[in-house]
Amino acid sequence: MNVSDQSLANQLCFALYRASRLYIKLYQQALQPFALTYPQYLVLRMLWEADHQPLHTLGTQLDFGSNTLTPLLRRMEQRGWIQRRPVATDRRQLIIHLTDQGRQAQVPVGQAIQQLTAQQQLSPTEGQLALLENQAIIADLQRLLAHQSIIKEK
Amino acid sequence: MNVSDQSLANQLCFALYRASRLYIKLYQQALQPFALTYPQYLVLRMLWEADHQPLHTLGTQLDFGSNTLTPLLRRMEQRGWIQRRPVATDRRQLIIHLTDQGRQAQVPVGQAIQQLTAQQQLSPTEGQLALLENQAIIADLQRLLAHQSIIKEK
DNA sequence: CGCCGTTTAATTGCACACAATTTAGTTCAC
DNA sequence: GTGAACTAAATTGTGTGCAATTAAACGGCG
Repeated sequence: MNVSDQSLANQLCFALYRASRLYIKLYQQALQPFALTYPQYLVLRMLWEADHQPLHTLGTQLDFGSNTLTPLLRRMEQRGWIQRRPVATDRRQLIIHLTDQGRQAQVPVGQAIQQLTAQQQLSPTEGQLALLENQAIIADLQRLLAHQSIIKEK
Repeated sequence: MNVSDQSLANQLCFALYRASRLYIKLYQQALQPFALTYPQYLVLRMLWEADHQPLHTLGTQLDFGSNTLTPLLRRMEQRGWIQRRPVATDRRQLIIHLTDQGRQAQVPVGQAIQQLTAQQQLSPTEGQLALLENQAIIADLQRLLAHQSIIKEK
């Protein structure tokens, strides 16, 4: 980005921040009847895609550290969505399994989300474009942050 | 958005969530020497633009409620960035003023941000496009959420 | 004047996020 | 084999975000 464009970066960062919070607020409306939060829904989606994943893998996919996942997964276990089971061969690891309740929630939760997101007036074309743009931003930021942490090592 | 595109909404929401967190992480690197957080920086920016604003007005511009701003502003006052002063004519209100420290931070903080954001490889054109797309999403979500809260009133 | 609805700030309680540290377990070089 | 380097999860502490509630004060109306 050009040096003269601090203002653009500021606007972009703030727009992403607001858009993210608003989108999550919309999702929370759909998730509230299930007593799920948005990060918890993300974990469920990962597990619906592929069950029996280690905590670490979930963290990699969602960009969460163990300090975020540990209490989040504990709450999800308490509420019966998942089970946290240790591994015999490596006692450091923890494998996350869906419970029956967790598996069965897939359809109704999906429908609740559908019902709200279908009301968006944003065209699929524009949505696609925004997705691509934002993925480019993510890639750029990841590169930059990785680079920064190398500098920090010194 | 089309009914068949739940997956697009899911991807978009997640991309916004990740991009926002990454961008904020980048900003925090610049803000860390000043012991400022990103939301605190946003408040400072509003006040650099126009000083002596009521808490409520700041909340409107940043999309924060008083339950977020109250503790945030208290911390900022403790650290000497701002002052919270009651109004003689209306004791419910609270006007936020910059301190000298808060005013003088504008240039060095801006430079620190500049130094990091200048390293983005994202082209200004793409940044502009992403900004427009995301602003369209914000507008769409605000419309939808406002509509939902009307339904909720019933 | 006095009451009531409204507005606004503060409070409470819960759930993230994340930096930094600690604890426990594994692996690899020698 | 064993000790250092590494890895994974948990812990600690701070700072948001936000729903829901409470408290305070204004303002209009009878």
